[in-house]
Parts: sequence; C-alpha cells; structure tokens
Amino acid sequence: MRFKYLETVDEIHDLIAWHNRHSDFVVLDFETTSKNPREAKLLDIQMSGRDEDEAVMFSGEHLLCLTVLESLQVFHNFKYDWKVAALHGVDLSDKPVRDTMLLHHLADENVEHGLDAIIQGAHGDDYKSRFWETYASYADAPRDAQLDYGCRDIVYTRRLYGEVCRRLQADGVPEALVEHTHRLALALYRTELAGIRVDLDYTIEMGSALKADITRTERELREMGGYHCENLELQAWAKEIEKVWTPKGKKWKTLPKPEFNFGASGQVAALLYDELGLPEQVDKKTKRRTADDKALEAVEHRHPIVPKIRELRKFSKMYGAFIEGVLGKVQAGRIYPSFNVNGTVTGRISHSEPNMGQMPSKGDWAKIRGIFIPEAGNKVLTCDYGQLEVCIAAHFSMDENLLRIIHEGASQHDITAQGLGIERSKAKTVNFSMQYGCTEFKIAEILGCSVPEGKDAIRKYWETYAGLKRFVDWCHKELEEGRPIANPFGRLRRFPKEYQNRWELEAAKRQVFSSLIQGTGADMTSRAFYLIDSQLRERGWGRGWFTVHDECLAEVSAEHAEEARELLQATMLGIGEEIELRVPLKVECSQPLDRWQK
DNA sequence: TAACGAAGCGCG
DNA sequence: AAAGCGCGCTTCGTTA
Repeated sequence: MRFKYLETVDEIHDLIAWHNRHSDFVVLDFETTSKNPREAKLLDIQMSGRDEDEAVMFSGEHLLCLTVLESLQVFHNFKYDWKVAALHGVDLSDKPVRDTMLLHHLADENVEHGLDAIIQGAHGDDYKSRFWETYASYADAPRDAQLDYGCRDIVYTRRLYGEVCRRLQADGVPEALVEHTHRLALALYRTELAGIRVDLDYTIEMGSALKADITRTERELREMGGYHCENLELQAWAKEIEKVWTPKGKKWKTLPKPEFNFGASGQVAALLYDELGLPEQVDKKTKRRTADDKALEAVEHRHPIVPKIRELRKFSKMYGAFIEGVLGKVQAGRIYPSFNVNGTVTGRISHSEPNMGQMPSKGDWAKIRGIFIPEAGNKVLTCDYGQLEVCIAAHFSMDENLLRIIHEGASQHDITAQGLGIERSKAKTVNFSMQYGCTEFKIAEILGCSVPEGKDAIRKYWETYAGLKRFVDWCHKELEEGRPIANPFGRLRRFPKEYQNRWELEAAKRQVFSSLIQGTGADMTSRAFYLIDSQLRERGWGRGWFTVHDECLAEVSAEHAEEARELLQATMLGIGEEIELRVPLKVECSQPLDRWQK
C-alpha cells in the first residue's frame, strides 16, 4: 500500500481532477475529534488514490476542495461524514453516494457493520487496535501513524465496496432496494441535521409535576407500613429504624438511616418476598423470582405497598427516561436524534439519543409526545398504516378470514375470540403472539390454561386462519431447505443453513415469518417516508420529521397543511400499488397539529 | 473509577 | 426446551 500526505491545494485538485476523468468512484473518510458530529472538529480527510492500493490524506482545512469532486462518493457511514462537512459549512449532499455500511447490511443483516469489525474479520489486520493501544486519540498520534491508520481505512473500504457489490449481485438484491436505502439515508441525514424542536416550558412543567409525584409517592411508601402493614418488622422499618439492603452481604441489616431504594428491583423483591412474605413470582424463562410489573400486579391485592411501588415505577420511568432523557440532549431548544438505517435485522429503522420510537403513546402518558413541536408557523402531521401487519399477512397468505377483516372491516380480535372461544382482550394478545410464532407454552400463559389446552387453542387458531397456516408452513419449509425469503422489496432475511440443535431451528422458525411481516412493513413505511420528504421539499411545503415503524411524521407550513395531508395519505397508500399488494391499505392521517400528539 | 451484564420497561 | 418478534434507555450491582 502506498500512502501520501498532500500538503498543497494544487496536489489535491490534481488528484480530484484525475478522479473526475478516470474514476467510477472515490472512497472518502474523515478523521475527527468526536463520534458526535455536533462536537466533532474535522482534522483530516482521506481519499482513494490512482490505483487500488493507493490512498492520500490532507488537512480538513481543505474540505472545500471536495465540492469540485464529481465522481460517485463512497463512504463507510456517509451520514456521519456529511454531517461533519455540513457543520463545517460544506454541503456534499448534492453528490451521488454509496455507503459500504448500508451495503454491508443489505448483504448480511446478521453481523456487525462497523468498519473495524469488518476489516478485522476479512483481513485479520488489527492495525486499528494497535493504533488505539498506542495513542489516546487520533490527534495525539504522529503524522506517520495518522497517515497509515487513515489511509488503510480507505484501501480496505475500497476493497469492501467491490466485495459487497458482488455479494449483493450474487444474492439477487435488487438495485432498486440499494437505491432506496441510500435515498432513505439521505432523507434521514437531512432530518438529523435539522433536529427536532422541543417545547422547553411544556417539558419543564411536566417534569416538575412528575417530580412532585415521585416525591409524594416515595413519602407515602415510607409512611405506609405503620398503617397497613401487619408485618411487625416492616412497621418497625417504617418508623425510623429502617432496614438497609446490603448487596455485598446479601442480607438485611437494621440501621438508623432510610436507605431502602424502591427503584432497585432486587431490593423490592427482598421486601415483598422476604420481609412481607408475599408469594414469590417466578420468571418462566430464567426460573428466578422476579419483581417486574407482571409479578407486582399478581400480588398487588395482598398489600397496599405493591400498587404504590407500581405507581412509583411508572413515574420514575416517565421522568427519568423521557423528561430527563430529552432535556439532557437539548441544544439551543432542539434535540438531534440518530436514525439508523441498519440498526435492525428486519429492515426497520432504529432510533437513538433519544429513541423517538419509544416515546409514550398510551393513555395519559401520550402527553409526553407533546414535548416535540414544529417550527413556528408549522404544523405536525402524523399518518399511520392501520392494521399494517394484518394487511401484509393477508397479502402473502390470501387467508379467507384475514381478507374478510380487511374487506368487510371485521375485527381480527373478534374473529379470534370466536374461533377459540375466549375473551376479546385475550384474543388480542393471542393475535400478536401468534404473529411472533409463539408455542403452546406461551398461549397457556396468556389464557391461564394448561399446556395441552394451549396446544388446542393453537389448533383452533390455525383452523380459523387456515390460509395463513399454509403460508407459515411454506415459510418454514423454505427456512429448513436453506432458502432465504425475499420481501416484496427484495430484502432478504438470512438464516443459518445448518443448526447445532433443535432449539436453534425452532427459534429461527419463530423469527422467519415475523421478520417477513415486520420487514415488509418497515420497507413500506421508509419508502413512503423518503417519497414524502422529497415531495414536501420539492414543493417547499415542509419536510419529513421521522418514522415510527408504521407511521410517517412530517412538519409542514400551516399554509399548505391540508394539501400536505393529502400528499402524505396518497403517498402512503401508493406504496401498495408500487409493490402490487393484493389487498387495499388503510392510512389514518392526523389533523395538522401544533405538537406531536394523537 | 470505568465498563459491563442483567433487570425492567418504553415503543411497534 | 433455552419455549412471542424487533429495538434503546436507565438503573443497579458487580467486576476489572
């Protein structure tokens, strides 16, 4: 390998001009001071050279030179480098781009996609670990070491690009899916750069109310023993002489300070089961006693302290994960979540810092979503696919009852309840569980019946949805014969060809159908999101905000909100035609809103 | 003191 | 038999 540090702008321009004439693509990578693009200072830029073992590096000061580069840009995670460039005043987003990280995920969704892991696996070259063992930071390393480190990344990324392209071709992954994936990432790049506005007053007010709830509930918990508790020890604990759980010694000690932590599940379990003598609830999976919400619910009628602990848990979760979690990430009134295109094996987008997809949506807690607001003068639109999984399952299976649900508006939960002779509320859980491939053990747990009765319930379920059963069986046959199943976009969910034991095969059988449904829904939503974002921008009406699995959100000017609403609705419905879905889709669009809410 | 896994829980 | 899919975040408690 030959690496060179280019000192002058002339040298850089010479090479770029050469690329513009001769290269199909140019590999690029940035060295910076932080993984967070908003904190990152651009230090150096690396670029592929005239032949495949050659790479160059030049100072980040010459970032502007890249604007004259015309060739296809190849990055490993372009979203990061483009954000850094944008925050240094250079927009690279009008250029064609390919991303070896995205391609690697399309080629194998089951492995890690970081450049380090890929290179280590493919070439066994551990120059990266050697570099980081020697130097505390990139900036601390001498120029020679920086050049070697940065340029090796380029050479390996260049090889990787060729290799993943060959693998995608061999697997028959359509170019349209490759193209869509990059366009989606481009839309998400813009979303990430823009960030999301936060209503600080609203958040702080909700936060202080929650904080007061937490304080009050904690006080009530500590006072409670004296009134309701028949356990003498707990009464004593409640009155000053408090018990302290010592993790080291694994036992209770009587100490004068109230140090019991209701937020620690181990301490709560010790309190409920050891101190109060409530019946131990055991986790079916781990065989260990548990103090999770389901366990607490099961014993809450036996002691008034239990529902209080459940309340406190809820308040703490809401305050800690969502109020503090969001406020801690606010910069000048905005948050900047990451939207990861290859964060899941199914093709869903994953979110982080914060995860917008886990913002509370149920009951009163949905008000937490109201934290997120559009720019002044804009409105929020949120549109979701109704019963998307049912539509997709019906499309694949053409199951009679599923088709009835879609065409006649029948309720899936009612049909299942009737078919199995169970309550509607239980039928709802059964429907979700069956989509996830559950066994008679889980069904027995849901219905509160014996395992043989659970088995019978599954038999009735498959009688009710016989067409679906045939399709699920087909999925299992494909799996067992080692053929990956492509979704309508050509995305593959790959499973091992060989299994060490029966259990691994059973796990794969549970996953294969579920992944197909989930992945199809994910691609439909993200395809719609890309189209929505690009059309809104083209028309100057606004932009895409983000997606939450089967929901597209956008922010649009109040002036065009109604037209935009039509556009979102039509675009999401249009995905059905695009993939020739055999059933009609349903899309529910919100009114133009002043904040994110139902 | 930092890093890590487990438990618990938010979402679809 | 490890027996419902896919994620990310916070806290706790242990270990390097």
